[in-house]
Amino acid sequence: MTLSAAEWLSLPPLSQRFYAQGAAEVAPMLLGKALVHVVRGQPIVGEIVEVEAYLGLGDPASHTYRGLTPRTRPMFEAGGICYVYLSYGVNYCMNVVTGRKGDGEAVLLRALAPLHGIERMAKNRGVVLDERHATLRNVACGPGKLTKALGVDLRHNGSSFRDSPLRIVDFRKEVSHEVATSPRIGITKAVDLPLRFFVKDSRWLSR
DNA sequence: ACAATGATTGGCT
DNA sequence: GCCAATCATTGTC
Repeated sequence: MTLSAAEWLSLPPLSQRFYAQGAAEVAPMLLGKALVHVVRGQPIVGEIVEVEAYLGLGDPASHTYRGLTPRTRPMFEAGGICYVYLSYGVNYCMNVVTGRKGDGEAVLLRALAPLHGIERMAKNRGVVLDERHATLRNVACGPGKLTKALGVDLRHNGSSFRDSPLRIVDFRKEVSHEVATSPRIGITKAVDLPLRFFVKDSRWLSR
């Protein structure tokens, strides 16, 4: 499936209602959707293939487990906005906030399949594309990599996914992939909950 | 005020 | 496979 820049820009954002559901419901439904970042009028686009749900109070792995802090304020807002944080002092990770105001739930975006603006993504990441595009696999296959590929950072913290420059759109007529689940990656608490969701057999996963 | 921690990545063995 | 980088946030004293 290949769309022009104008076509990517014309797709409507997902509804507020979609984002108002719980993170564990929204997470698998984000698979197969497209994340679009418009930079200087040009869309950079990737298909979401791997996510993790982080719940509110009751999920010790979630940033919101200990309640509202300055950093986690966006996660406690109503769903449909972006929560960005600095990971290990090195990488930015982006989340889709879900639920109602006060819930404190979000979905971490972990991997994208590059769809449009591929050269821009590779340049942002410092990846040299070979003719066969074999190195393309490495462009957005991790939470820190995908933010760098799309040019997302703290400026986007708290911004809406329902209008430019960041949005999530549906671009498929019908869902054709299978969803698989596993425990979440890189956490030390609540390690057994199956809250990682990914497109089965995708070549674009973080692992 | 201070020390520990971490939803990761890239480089090197 | 192992490990250093790097720093904002958070908990503790």
